[in-house]
Amino acid sequence: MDDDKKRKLESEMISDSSSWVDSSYFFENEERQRSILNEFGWNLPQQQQQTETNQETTSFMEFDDNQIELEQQQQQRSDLAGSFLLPTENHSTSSTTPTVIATTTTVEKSGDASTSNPSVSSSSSDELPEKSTGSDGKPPEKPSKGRKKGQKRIRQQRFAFMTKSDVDHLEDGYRWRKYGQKAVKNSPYPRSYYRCTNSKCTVKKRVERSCEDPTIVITTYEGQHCHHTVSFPRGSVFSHEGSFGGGLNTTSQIYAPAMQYTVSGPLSVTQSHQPQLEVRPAQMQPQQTLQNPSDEGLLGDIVPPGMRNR
DNA sequence: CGATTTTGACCAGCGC
DNA sequence: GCGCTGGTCAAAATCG
Repeated sequence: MDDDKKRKLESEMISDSSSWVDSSYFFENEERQRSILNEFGWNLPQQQQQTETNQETTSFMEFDDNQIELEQQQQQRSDLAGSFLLPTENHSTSSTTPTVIATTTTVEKSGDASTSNPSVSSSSSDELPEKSTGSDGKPPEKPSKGRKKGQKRIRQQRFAFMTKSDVDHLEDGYRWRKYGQKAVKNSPYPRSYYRCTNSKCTVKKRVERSCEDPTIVITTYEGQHCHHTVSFPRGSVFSHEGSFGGGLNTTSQIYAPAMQYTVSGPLSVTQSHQPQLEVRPAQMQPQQTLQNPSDEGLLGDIVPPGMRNR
């Protein structure tokens, strides 16, 4: 497939959440998913916590944005996309596995790509402190909100979890502050925007319900935390060396009770847009995943090295 | 009283 | 250029 097609496909993937997912992959167990998420700096709660809730399904995506001007980026992206659009053969079975739907990575430039410091500084043109007071001779009656004119929004690496659940907030061990809510086109459900409460952390997340299946909550994370998680009030502490080492827990009331990541089957979100990207089912043998994969191996089978935490 | 949520407005990007 | 949409800001309201 040529680059143009790839670009088009990727842009479709991010413009419509329902089409992000072209095929899905089931981890053999939750442990593996957690391990992988930890490599990204994201944690999931331990499963033992949950007791008697409805079945909840968690899927996982990471995707790229449409900053594709640099050859290098294109290369990386096609790699990534190919890595995560996987065959879906073993869907039907597992009843305890989270799902990886798809992932890619995002590199964007802000006005000038050269300034984009991948993880932290790039975090936001949209969060740059400059309140651009009257940037362009704008009427001062309202101090111009938001970003500086001409400055492109920078999106970082993003992950999307699709969780079948009654509650909206996936407990990920971090504290979030809601900073916005918007109605979403073609969906009766609003999308909420959260930002990590750590002032030095620029991670954001969006939470919305699938319009196709209201029981599915789509949580999209953007960026990576630069700090540890906070402690669970209930005393459960999940720790993970690696990534950022944080324990996993929650504090804010915005969180629902601990979630259980059990999967009943493939989500029905994967329908249109069959991927034509190169598919690399490669090492995705479920059986292997049970075998205490090494750190390298964890993401090795689905996550290209460039995407990992360091 | 500080932290968080709500909510309307602003801004940028994109398609037509 | 215009309108639509997503994303963000920030003041006000609410919560603990």
